[in-house]
Amino acid sequence: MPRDRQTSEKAAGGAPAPDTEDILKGLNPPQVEAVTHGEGPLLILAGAGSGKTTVLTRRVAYLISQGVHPGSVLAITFTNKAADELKTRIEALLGERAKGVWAMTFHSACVRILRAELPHLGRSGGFSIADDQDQTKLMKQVLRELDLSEKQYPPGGILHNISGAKDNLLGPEEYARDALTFYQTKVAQAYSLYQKKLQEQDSLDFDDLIMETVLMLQRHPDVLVKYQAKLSHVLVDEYQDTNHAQYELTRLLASAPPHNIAVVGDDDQSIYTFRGADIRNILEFERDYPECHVVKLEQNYRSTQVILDGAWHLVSNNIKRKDKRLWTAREGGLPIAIYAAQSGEDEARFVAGEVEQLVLRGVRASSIAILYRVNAQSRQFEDEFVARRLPYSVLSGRRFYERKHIKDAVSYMRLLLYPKDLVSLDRVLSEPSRGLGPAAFDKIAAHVREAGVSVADALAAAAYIKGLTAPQRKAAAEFGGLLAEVAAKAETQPLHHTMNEILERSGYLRYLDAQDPKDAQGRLEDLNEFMVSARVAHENGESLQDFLEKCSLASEQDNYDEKRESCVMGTLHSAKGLEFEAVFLVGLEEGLLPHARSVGDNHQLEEERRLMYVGMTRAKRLLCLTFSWTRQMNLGQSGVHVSRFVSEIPRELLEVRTWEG
DNA sequence: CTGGAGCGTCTTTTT
DNA sequence: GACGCTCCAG
Repeated sequence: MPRDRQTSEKAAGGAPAPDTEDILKGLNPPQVEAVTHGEGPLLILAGAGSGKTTVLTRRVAYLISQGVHPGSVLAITFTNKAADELKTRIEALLGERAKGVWAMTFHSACVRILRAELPHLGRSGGFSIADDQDQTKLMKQVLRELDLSEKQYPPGGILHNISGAKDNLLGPEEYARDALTFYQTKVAQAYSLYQKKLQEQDSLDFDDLIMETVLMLQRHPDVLVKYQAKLSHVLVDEYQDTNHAQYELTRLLASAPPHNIAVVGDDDQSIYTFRGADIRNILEFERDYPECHVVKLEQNYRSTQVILDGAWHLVSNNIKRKDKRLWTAREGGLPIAIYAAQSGEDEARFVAGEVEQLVLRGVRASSIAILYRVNAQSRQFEDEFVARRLPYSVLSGRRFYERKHIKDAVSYMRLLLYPKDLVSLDRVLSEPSRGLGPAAFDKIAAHVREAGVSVADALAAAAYIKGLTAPQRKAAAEFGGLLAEVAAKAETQPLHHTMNEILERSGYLRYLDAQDPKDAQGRLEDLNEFMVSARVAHENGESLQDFLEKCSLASEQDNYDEKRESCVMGTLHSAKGLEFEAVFLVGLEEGLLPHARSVGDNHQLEEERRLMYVGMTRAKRLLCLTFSWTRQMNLGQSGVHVSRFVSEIPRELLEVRTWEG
């Protein structure tokens, strides 16, 4: 979207009630049409860089200026960062009057609804959220109990199937009923036991958050009516990436006439079918709502014509797409650069050198991005950047929370809030070692499940748990006492004090400190950073629950801060919705992009192509493609081929670069 | 039964 | 190159 518009919004501050003219300032005719559309369903087909965030922002502002209550607007985005940006920009337009808009992700919205409504339905609203590591841990337990080998039934594969079932709103019974193959019947068994285990510890996984919300709305018409009335205007960003459950959720909320649902999407940017995203949702919106109004945004405000042409030629090779072509008023542009490297290291050297040059020429480092297919590719670029002392930041908020010591710290905190969180107990019971190993854990866990008591209570009553030795009983009681004591203080004490106290008194900090110094230093630094974020959360008035929720639902982009002057590295998926002056698309090789696991299946191959399309269209002015003739794979060097996608871009748009750049 | 040392094993993409 | 898992001593 045009820069001047963004800045004028940001500069507006807490403007008083703006009139329609302000809200429509600088918009082109189709954008105005989308923003001012009245009651009823609206489909906005918005190409890359066509200003869809601006349209979404202005539409929310427009609705509120027309008298819609801010608390009645639900604007669903894909990432927390996008939600924050939406909120900030709406506030810039409307000031105080924007307070109360529901701008959040599907998952956050569902957590909010579930926490508010489950208690009225006789269920717990204090559930914990299981992330993928927790899920894997649980699934391994399930497989052990069902006597299925992990070799034959990889936990990840089973979980993928279960996730797919939940995305389609199929519970364990429905899945079992539909199971045809032998494998599926095994998955069905695992699914059923897995759900039982989740329930036992009062936990929901990511997919449950959506599915449970939908089921609740389906089963309790009174709740549905309440939310239909409350959230009278629903807007969905990145609609092409919604799965069936998410589709059903928005459909339910908007099922009362006049169906005030506005969705924004682009079928060419659908890159999440592996997660159940169904491109048909956007292609069939018109069928679901025959009366819907359709607006197409085809003017691109981001990239040069050369970049758009290259991207269009590429994506045109997809058969399953709506025909359309972006255009821009900015003609021409520099050719798309392409560099053939000798090796992965050479590729990293070249890119780092180019980045240095660009920065010298005045391009802000934070507006330069290196995008790749798989996370593992970041390493060689990181190494090169470190060697050259170039600042960079990796788009992977999740990675931070996935580090073992951070997960441990989170688990300690979770034990203070979620009384039955056995997965967390499992993590921390022997970190540091206190004489309680896996066998002791099993006994304690069994007691929690059978007696229905909390973890802290079970530990405190360790004397009654069969099979524990005297020293173990003592250690368990001590640990239980500590948990209970800190949990009680946590209610009044600042978050970061609680964190420090539990990590200190449990011996975790000392335990980390005693590790190999070269590991310990980084880990303690991470923990320090984590405690700072707890302090910030406390200062923002967040509760322990808010904080832990944020940790669970944090996403890749959340730690991307444009103000930090560092070059951005991230996967193509994580670059969704972002834009940069210069983009380096690296590792364009057969096997990487398209990924080896996608070749052979036309649908997956088309998705890989869209992924490349998304990457290319992130670039405003400079786009550079690189690949290497050899690459260090698992073991040993291997020769590779240039990605087929490169040859789908017309030669005349490309400029070949050699070693010296 | 716990806890440390060493060995194979993977690495698509994510809320 | 990080991690989980197995094996073995205490």
